[in-house]
Amino acid sequence: METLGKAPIGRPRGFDTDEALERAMRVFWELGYEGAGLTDLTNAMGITRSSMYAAFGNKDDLFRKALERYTEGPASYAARALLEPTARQVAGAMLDGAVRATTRPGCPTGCFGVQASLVAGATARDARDALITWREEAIARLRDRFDRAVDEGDLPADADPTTLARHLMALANGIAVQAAGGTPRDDLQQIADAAMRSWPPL
Amino acid sequence: METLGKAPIGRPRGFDTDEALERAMRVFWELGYEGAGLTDLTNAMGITRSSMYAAFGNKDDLFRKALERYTEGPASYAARALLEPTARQVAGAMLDGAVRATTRPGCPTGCFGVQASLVAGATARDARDALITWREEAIARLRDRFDRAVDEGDLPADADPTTLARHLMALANGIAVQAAGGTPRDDLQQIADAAMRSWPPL
DNA sequence: GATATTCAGTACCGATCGGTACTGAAGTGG
DNA sequence: CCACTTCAGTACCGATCGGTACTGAATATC
Repeated sequence: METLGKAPIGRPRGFDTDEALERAMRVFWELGYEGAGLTDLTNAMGITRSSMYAAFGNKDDLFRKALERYTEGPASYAARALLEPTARQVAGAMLDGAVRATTRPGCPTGCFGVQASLVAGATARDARDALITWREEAIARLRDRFDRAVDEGDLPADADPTTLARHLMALANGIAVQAAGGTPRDDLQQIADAAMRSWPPL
Repeated sequence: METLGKAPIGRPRGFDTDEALERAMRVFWELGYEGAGLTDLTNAMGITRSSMYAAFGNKDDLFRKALERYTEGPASYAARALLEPTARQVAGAMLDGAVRATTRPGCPTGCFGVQASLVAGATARDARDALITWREEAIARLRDRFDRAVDEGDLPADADPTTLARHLMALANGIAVQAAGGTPRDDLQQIADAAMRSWPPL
């Protein structure tokens, strides 16, 4: 809504919503949807429950906002990778990006989109489904990019863009699982480099 | 203890512990450690809480027994794969096994060892660590097998068994993530087949 | 200065969590 | 048949879950 030239009425927020959301994102990333309680979240965000509800909505709303922030922040390498000039460079950027994003210093290890709700009990079903959609949409975008590479002759005409996309995402997700388990970045980079030595798997 | 020729004293159990453990394994596999409450578990097992505690111990104990059952059941393809005569056949058996085990009809999708506790809040930390150990030990066994393959000349002398093992496990874990998201078996098999077309990634 | 709006804090809610105590049931052995 | 052992069922425990109602605080506007 338009507030140009006018201060908003009412008591101003006493915290930085951007910073609070960053903290919430990291809590979900590290503990998962079910592992993160409201106390974990509000302690990390530095606000009270009622402030959290007023600013972000309920736990599920907050989770989705955190996922969006993750997409635009730590996982933004994926959107950028799609802009690489060749399919091979797209693949390399995806894997190198996965290695870096899953082992950022000062951040949780692994990938929010893989681990924050891979399976779920009844109360976290929506969160899990949101992550499934998030991963499937990433695969679809990769597939579309590889479709274009076939059209442009950058990939052979008989290459299967869906399988190439799924294969690449399997590697990226597998890297994320090992990162979540504590595997060091150098070891993960060896996986990415080995995969690239024989890419594309035709 | 020795009870040959003698009936055990005390009231006999009124349920099949083997069947109950099978049911518990599937609940943890589908819902995860944190997503599975005692009510979910006891309803699926068909017994009361006190029977569950008497027969299996607490939730954490039950989880470990379920993981062991998973290792010897649905995930037993991994131990068998190691017995294949060549490294390439080991790799193929691992990936084919992962595709099958993560999409068994009538069973949850995905892999218990990846998804039942990939990340965790404070109360599930031990369960998550148990799964990290389980996955790392699987990688170590693969690495040892590939070490032997190098020694036997089945893999080139300059091949890196650790990277080959991690790369293969990344693919298997990535397949499990996609299976957990609902990807059909045929699509996953395409990933495995594509990976094998350029295996080993030297 | 009063009113209105929005935010922060606290106490509290009903429900569910993992787990246990106690009582009764079902068996064996003497 | 009684004593002992082990199991099953029920009620209950303290703690924590996600969430809210109410009150006071901090602002802007008139």
